[in-house]
Amino acid sequence: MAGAKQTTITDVAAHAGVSLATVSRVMNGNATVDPALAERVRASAAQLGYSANPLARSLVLGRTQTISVVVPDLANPTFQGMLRGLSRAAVADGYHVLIADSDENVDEERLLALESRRRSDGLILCAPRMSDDQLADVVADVAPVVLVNRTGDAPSVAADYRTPLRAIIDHLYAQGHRRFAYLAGAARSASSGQRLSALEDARRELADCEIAEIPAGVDFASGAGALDDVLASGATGVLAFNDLSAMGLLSAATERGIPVPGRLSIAGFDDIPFARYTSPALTTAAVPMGELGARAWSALHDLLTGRTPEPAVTVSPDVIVRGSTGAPAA
Amino acid sequence: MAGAKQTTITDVAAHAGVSLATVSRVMNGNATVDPALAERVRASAAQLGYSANPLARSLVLGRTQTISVVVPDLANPTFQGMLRGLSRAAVADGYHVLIADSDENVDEERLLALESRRRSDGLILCAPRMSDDQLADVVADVAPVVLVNRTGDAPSVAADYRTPLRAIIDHLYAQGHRRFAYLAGAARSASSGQRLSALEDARRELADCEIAEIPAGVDFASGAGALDDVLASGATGVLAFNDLSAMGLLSAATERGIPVPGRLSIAGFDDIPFARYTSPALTTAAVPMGELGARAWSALHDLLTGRTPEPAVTVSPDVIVRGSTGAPAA
DNA sequence: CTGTTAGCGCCTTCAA
DNA sequence: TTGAAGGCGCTAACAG
Repeated sequence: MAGAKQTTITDVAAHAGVSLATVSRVMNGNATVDPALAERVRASAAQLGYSANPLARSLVLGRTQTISVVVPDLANPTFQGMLRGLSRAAVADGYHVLIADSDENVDEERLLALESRRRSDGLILCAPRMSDDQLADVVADVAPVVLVNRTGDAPSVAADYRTPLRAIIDHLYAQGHRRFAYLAGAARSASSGQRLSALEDARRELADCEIAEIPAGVDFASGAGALDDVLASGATGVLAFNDLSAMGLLSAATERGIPVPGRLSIAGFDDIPFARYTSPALTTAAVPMGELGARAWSALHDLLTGRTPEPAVTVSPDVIVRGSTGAPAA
Repeated sequence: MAGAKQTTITDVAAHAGVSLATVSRVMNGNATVDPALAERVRASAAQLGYSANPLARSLVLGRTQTISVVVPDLANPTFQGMLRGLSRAAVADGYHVLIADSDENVDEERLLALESRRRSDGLILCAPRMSDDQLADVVADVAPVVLVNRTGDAPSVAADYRTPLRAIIDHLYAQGHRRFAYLAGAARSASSGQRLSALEDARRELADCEIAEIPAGVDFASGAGALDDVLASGATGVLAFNDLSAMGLLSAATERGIPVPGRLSIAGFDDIPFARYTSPALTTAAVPMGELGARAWSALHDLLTGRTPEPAVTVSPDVIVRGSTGAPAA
């Protein structure tokens, strides 16, 4: 069957003994067709296994029922849940999804955005790496467009890193912790700024607490390497930049015979799959990436259907309390 | 600029003072155009920022320069690297990629395959969940098509789970191990069958060794729960179904004070990101998913360009030796 | 209610 | 070497 030519609307019209227009009307649910005729057309269509050529429809209708998503790296776990949430939401609304992986390359990113936009009705730019100026240009050229985890001259959907970090602090505070250490990660990222801002707030609002910032990295080794500084700071509650860093610290503490959470409560960030398996299991916060993707689609869908989306929606991570945090030793 | 109508070939023709046909010829690199004229056309096109409407081209040329990929779950790490490898390879050849997530749903899978195929030139079906009969039908309808991690009436690309498991056995054997335990996982999967086949081979070819099969699951807890059985079997080398299971066993062993790799060498499978951070770090095997994806594209590309791809290519995982395996205690 | 006609934007014979 | 004309398959006025 591979080489069988697709049946066209002309075939159906001939088979049913009507004009192309009538077939078109029936296929598009136009009510102004004699029921009997309509039934005959449907029967012919079914018999011939006909369904309209989407390309031809796209050309005449000026819409493709397809959207494009540009991501910096398809293998980055951050984008995967997002893509799934996005894809499923879009499919539920009858849209198809074109993806493009920019390989973290700024030029490629711009090109892919422009090019894939022409094959679709709208674009979702995921954490674009390009400069603000470039972004402004591209956004103007590819509208309608929605930005994910970046702001610009278009509706945006972003994860909120501030609220959950603050929630973790509050959780520890409620358990009696007063001295905290924050293992700082990538300093220049936007999410890092949000975390620092949460720290500021906490310092202001929780007057009797103290939060030390300890420069560390984003991986296991840097978490482990921060143990001495953490202990020296006198902190009982530790907020790591991410789970890997938290696990490094946890591992180093365990090796040193330091009870967790007895002497040190440790919280991570991300909820990577292994977080539940450390001993004790890691308290952390998880960005609901699927929801982020679904929201991005929702915003684009609004744009596509003439509605006005929220200009900037924010998705808040859930704090997942596990065994690595608890009351400090009396 | 958002609402600016795209410039068409007619605009360029008018601007350059030539016919549509000439513009078309120039844009497609047809050499039979007067160089001076061609230059004028190119200048006009550049000035107007023209590039041909891909939809219109698709309609008349009968090809979209797009392929579709159907996966059961976009958030499954197994498919992510594959998708990236695939996407990058396809983009390098000037193709676009349409994705569809079937949500592990068989009916959806069939529908998505059929529907997305009509918007593209070929299809990659990734680990389809449908029955052999259904698959045969679908494959016939959507050709050209390439199968990933499944065989059928189309070229296929699959990971080889047999060779690497055997390689791990050989690695342990070379270190002096003679008694092995295999923590069996999902019994019904194809990859499980390949693993068992590797065990058979090893039993036959390594006459002085013994391999016990211990039923376990695919997660951390089942690995941990298998410790007693492993010890009872007298094995010194353990082959876990996957990394999670291996980590569970490793964790339980450590808690029990059983030296790894001194008393027990443990190897996992998959090389999940955390595998390098256990203590000791986990020996494991990693399927190069990116390569798998690139190979799948290559096969489809062959089909698309009239070449004949290898009917069944196999990609072999690399064994990564870390600290969790070593010589057995003398 | 139904058929005829004119495009959507592009490529490609066919003449000139 | 160039232009005019006819589709690709479909939808949407416009008549009848």
